[in-house]
Amino acid sequence: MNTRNRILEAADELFYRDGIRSVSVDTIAKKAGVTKRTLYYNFRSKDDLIAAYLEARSDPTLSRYRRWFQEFDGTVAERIAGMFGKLAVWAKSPRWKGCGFARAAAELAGAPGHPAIAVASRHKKCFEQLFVELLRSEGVSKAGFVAQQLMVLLDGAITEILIHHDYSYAQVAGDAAMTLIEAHLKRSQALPGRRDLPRPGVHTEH
Amino acid sequence: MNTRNRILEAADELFYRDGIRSVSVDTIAKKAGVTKRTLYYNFRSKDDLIAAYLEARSDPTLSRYRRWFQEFDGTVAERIAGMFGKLAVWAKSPRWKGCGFARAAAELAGAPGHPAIAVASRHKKCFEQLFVELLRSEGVSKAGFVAQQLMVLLDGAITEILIHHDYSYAQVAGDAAMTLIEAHLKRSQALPGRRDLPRPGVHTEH
DNA sequence: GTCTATACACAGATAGAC
DNA sequence: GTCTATCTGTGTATAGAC
Repeated sequence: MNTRNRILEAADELFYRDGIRSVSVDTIAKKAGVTKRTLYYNFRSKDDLIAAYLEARSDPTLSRYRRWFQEFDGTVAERIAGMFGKLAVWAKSPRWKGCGFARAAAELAGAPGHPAIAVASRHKKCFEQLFVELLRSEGVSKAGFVAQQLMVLLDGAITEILIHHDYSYAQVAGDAAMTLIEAHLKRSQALPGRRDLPRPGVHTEH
Repeated sequence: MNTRNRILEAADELFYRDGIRSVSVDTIAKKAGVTKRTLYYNFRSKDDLIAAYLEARSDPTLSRYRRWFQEFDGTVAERIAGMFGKLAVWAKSPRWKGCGFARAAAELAGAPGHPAIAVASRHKKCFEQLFVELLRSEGVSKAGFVAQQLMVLLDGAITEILIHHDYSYAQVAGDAAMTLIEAHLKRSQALPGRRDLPRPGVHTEH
């Protein structure tokens, strides 16, 4: 494995475990088995390394959740609820420390223009798009709207688990996901002609 | 105002704005108009000050949400949806930087025994208990369960808004809250007294 | 590209006077 | 209780050799 990836691997382990501001570049360089000068040859700055750390984390995270979804049979509601059940198990690992993207955004809230925040935002939007596709494949109306709700449930559950170390929040969130998806299935069946109407008031501001 | 409170006020402003690890005790002391030595006379350590900062933040936060709830009429579902609508407005302030408790827990995920995490957990449990009481007062079944779901929605919405700067997540979370509460309403109690009011707060001016 | 060595600022925390 | 002055470790980042 090349030097840059060794550094990234060390950064991933330490940034995720201890938080991005708690970890020094010295520590990362030491763990990667290189000197600080080599680290700064491969990355312009620590901020640059932080953004690269999140960037490298995005695809594996999405793949994991996609795999969890595929491990279940049934309706899309049941399979997404299953995803939340998998999260509950996953979170019990002693290495689990919440969502690296949300935690980075929380730490960097005082640095609005930080490149890592843009990476985190992009990752979450990709995740939301995954939900959109899953929902559309079963004809859920207003898939974009419901996908936003699922993202809220997912990140909310992760936050509560991180604060309380109470894994039941994943289950109640999964239950909520199921209720919400089924509610929109009923609505689309009850009002078949209105499924494509835009919703005023929930329009995004990007 | 006494010295301790002046320090706490400065800490609140800086910790919330920039994050607890980004702010030095020097900066806080300077803002409070005292020397570092005085700060260390009033607080044993920076960790101690962080815990005190969150402790002082808890009651005002709960009061604010309680006040938002009371500003609305209608069913408990509608009033809680109204709370989420208020959050959307509140979050648009340039000083808003998400939930101080969740952000502190995110920053301190690498320091499991930190006293501030216990404070954050206690605060969130108080908040959840507030939801329990509101739900029970209108005969929602499984109030504890639904209150957990509402906490997930609240902290999830805050997380998404912080990451994307997209305030619509408060609205979709409020909508989800309403759907979930109504799904758990005891129909024997809910149907006779149920009014068909418009939903305040979820269609605010955007 | 990777090394040794170091610049320079700032972190948390303390000593001791008054 | 609040001050001035300071200790000690560590932070990000860079210079220049090979």
